[in-house]
Amino acid sequence: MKQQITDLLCAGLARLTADGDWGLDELPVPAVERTKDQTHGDFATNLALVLAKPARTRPRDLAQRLVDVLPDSSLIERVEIAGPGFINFFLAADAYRALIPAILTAGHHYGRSQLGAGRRVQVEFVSANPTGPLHVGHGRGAAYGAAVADLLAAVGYEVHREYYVNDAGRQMDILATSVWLRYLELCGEAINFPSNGYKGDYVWDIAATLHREHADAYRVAAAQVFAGVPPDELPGLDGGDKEDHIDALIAAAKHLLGDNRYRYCFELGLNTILDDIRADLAEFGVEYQEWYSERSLAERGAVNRAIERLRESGHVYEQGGALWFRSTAFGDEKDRVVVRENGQGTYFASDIAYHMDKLERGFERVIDIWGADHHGYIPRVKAALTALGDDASRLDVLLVQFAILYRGGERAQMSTRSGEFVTLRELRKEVGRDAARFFYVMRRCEQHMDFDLDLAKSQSADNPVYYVQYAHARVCSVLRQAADKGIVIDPTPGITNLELLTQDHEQALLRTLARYPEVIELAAIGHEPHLLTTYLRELANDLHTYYNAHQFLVPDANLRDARIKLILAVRQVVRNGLALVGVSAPEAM
RNA sequence: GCCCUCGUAGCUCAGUUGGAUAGAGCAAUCGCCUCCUAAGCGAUAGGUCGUGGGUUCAACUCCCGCCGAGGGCACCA
Repeated sequence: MKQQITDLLCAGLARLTADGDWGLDELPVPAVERTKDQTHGDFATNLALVLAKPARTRPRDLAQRLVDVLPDSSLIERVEIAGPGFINFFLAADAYRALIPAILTAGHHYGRSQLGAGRRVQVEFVSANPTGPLHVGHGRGAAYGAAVADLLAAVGYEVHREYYVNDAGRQMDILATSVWLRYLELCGEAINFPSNGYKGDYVWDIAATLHREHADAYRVAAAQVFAGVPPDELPGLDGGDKEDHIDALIAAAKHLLGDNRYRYCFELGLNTILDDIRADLAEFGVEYQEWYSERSLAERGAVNRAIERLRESGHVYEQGGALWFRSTAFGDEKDRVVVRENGQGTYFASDIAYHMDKLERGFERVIDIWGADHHGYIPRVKAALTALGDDASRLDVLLVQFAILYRGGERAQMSTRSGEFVTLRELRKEVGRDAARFFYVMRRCEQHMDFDLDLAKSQSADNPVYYVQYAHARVCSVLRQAADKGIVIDPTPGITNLELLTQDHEQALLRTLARYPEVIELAAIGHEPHLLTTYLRELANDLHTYYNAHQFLVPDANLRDARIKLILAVRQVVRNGLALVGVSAPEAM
């Protein structure tokens, strides 16, 4: 609809240009918008206001000239000039009614488009370190990332969803060592567990598996493990350095276990946790096309290749035994180390290689969804891509702010290390998948979010998830009632009888239904799924209002048929919209 | 100190990228089931859009300065 009006305006502009006395070199694409107020019609354009100055005329005069030459269209009932020079379009009622058969015919395709034209987009999200279960902060990234990906797919992009698995590096060594130490405790060794180790119960579980499968085969006397290890940092006391302590323990584990047995602890920890994360996300309705291993990057030589490319283009230098990337040349605030003094590549080096690899895989756009605490990381990654000669603007980084959980007015703590966190799994168990998915995307991603557990759980009108789902169930319920009364519903999409839909509530509903494809497009292109949840609430409200004002199963068969067709269309759109945010559409509640 | 994000009704948040009289939901008050699910609907009330300037036909929206909240500034990941 919006496009058709834009086309009409373009045609009008062309005619004015043909008439001469215009004084404009190029014609703008008219901005057509939905009106906020129904008294201003359905669509409006500010075209005359924008053009008045360059055309050296008064806005209202220009608007009148434009309206005079506008081509006729069955879509439009009338056109009005209002205010300082807005042109308001009032759509013909039939144009709206025609929407019903269009929606019913399109079914789950209604709202989808080919805007993306099959262009390939990668969306990388969650990518939490496999050092523990996902917590509620990851949950927001998961729900948001999945919704962004699904929205992009809905408007015709070919979307590749990816999880970057940080299966290399020090954090993983800390996990492996934590598992081993817990195992030693199970063997009966007296261990002072390091303050920097992973203390969650899941580490005990993994250690128990190790103990069950290998009995004492990995056992080493505690005294031997801690021999020569610098003291740990102790709360309240002036002990040693906790980082030095854990690093020495990692070295001891590698040395005392030897390569094979250490590797086994490492892999056991990694695989157990990764399996848990995969299952967790799958149960959350989040699927990936690829789980991309950080370790595989180094094994394939991608990291070295990236560093070589930087070296060849003269963007790295050595200092203090380390290799530095001159990111300041590309707007970063300081240069960054890529190879440490000890010869190990940094996490950043892997990330350069990873992003290089993403672009090499031919994605037209690459979207990273990160926690807001990583925002300082954006300039250096973009700097690296630019230095490699790639187009850094192909990368979009979307930052997701933290979700703060409230239960009974109290803040819930979360920290992977302490073990006192609320996991995504616990959240799903408590409020259910539907509420969690919906709540997570109700807010703009850069908005700090208060996640009210009590509200998400409540099965009441306060809860927006139930409100929207109820609209769907309500339509289903009406159909069940019809069946009980022996009313046969005409299976065709129906273009007859629709002229009987003359009520204000019906017009309002049609108007909202017509907006759906526009909402999907805006939400997809702007990466703003909250526009969709807001829309769904409005649509549900229109349906509930209509339900309260008018009986659907009326004796007049023609009117009844028309009304049923309308609510079937509403049901279809609610279903389509909920699917895009990963929420079910129940038949009954 | 520098950088990023945010500041809109008592609370939680929208605001279609600069448009017309700033909107929802909770909470408050008052109504609506002999009727397709009251998990619903209607009405009332609630605002100096943090603040001070600037840009223009037009600013919640863009620019600058303050104030406040959160986060980031590693040879960690």
